[in-house]
Amino acid sequence: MLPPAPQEIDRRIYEVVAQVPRGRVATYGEIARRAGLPRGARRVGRALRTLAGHPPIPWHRVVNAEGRIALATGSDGAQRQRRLLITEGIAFSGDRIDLRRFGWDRSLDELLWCPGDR
DNA sequence: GGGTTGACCTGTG
DNA sequence: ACACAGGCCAACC
Repeated sequence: MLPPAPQEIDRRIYEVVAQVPRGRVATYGEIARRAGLPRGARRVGRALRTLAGHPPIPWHRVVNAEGRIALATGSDGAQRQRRLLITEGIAFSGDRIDLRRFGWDRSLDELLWCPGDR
């Protein structure tokens, strides 16, 4: 197989981002994995930056692996993102989102930790 | 052509 | 909690 053209890669990234459900967030790495780019987290960031928030793509549902907004603290973009997420019912503890509660793919902690469940 | 820079991640100490 | 290293790779000096 020929490697997909950069354009095609971006398209797949947008497709995956569009699938993140309302009220949930996904990490850059997660988006990359689902788009077929195992270590392409950085690529996802570029794709979203290029997007500049315009198309009907829920870019705000993508945060970094710590559950923090990746944009510079206090920047317009960061504030806009935070507001959008809160509007969707996502809660911040300080500047972080608890990915065990709001993460799209919560399998890891869920499977390994299993608090009082069963 | 090379060096640096990111809306990043994972592992190690 | 912090620092550092290695990986990643298109875009930009």
